[in-house]
Amino acid sequence: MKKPSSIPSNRVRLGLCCQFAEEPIRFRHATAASLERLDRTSQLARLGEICADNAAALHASLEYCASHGIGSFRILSQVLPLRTHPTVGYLPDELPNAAAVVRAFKACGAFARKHGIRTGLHPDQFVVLNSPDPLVVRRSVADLEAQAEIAAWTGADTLNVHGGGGYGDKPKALDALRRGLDLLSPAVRTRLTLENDDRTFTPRDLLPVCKACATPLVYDVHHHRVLADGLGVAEATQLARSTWDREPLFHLSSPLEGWKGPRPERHHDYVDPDDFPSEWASGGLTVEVEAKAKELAVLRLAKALRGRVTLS
DNA sequence: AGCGGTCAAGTTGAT
DNA sequence: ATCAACTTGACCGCT
Repeated sequence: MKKPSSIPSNRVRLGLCCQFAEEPIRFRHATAASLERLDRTSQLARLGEICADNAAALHASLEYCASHGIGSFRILSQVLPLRTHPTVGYLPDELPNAAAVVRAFKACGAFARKHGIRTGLHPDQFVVLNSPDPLVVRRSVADLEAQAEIAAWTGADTLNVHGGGGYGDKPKALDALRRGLDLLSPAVRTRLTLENDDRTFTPRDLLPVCKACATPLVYDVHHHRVLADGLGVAEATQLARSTWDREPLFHLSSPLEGWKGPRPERHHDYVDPDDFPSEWASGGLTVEVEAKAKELAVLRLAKALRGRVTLS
């Protein structure tokens, strides 16, 4: 397997998140309510079609990245829709076209490997490993295990989650997070990363957990600028880098209405090149671009950084 | 064919 | 107390 770290170490690999603004590549979904009106056989037939279409859309996404110099793609966490839903959830093997679906996802992995495109997943906000509710933790673990299966097919090397809730006592909540990490299988554990958020857990909060549990920190500089912790960007960058045994993955976005606006945590359509930390210019990084204009934002940022930063 | 309400799930903080 | 925000529009029933 071609490791992400095999690109020259001074390069920045920009990443696209999940979907496209203009390029006509679309991922499909289904609602549980509409599926529940069907018998099980029909449910699985419909889900199987959507999964196959999504595998094709993922391949198209990777082709787009390869042909536009985008070095990384975040796979939609719902690429197998409703996979762990309590009533309409399913195992891939239950799909009537299971073999074709798995084959198609593995082909995505082969394509990504061949073209040196790094992939990852970002399970959604409902994955909370430190919840005081054991049922929430159990569902979170199940979700991560399902995501790890997709990661294994596609070669994705990150399953990135936030620290979870603070519950009014952050040290206690961080202890709960450590215990949550212990519940995960090796398939999840080897890919799991923790990301600082803009509400509760800063890099300074998470770094001790990352160190103690050998879990990389996905440093989101936008969140850090919204929720500061006394660490500078240079310092946080250095500390986050030290948690990685492979090419680090960081997140970048710009505020919708400026840093002085009422809600600086909201994402702009594009990234202001001035928000790209100078400390990142030396490269050896994957930088996922979280911007509503999607591929247009990645391409615009790449253009703006040309000359200042070596891009993959 | 087009419109608009709704969509599995958790947590936080602004209104 | 409600609701938007978070990686984000897409689905689906109705007319």
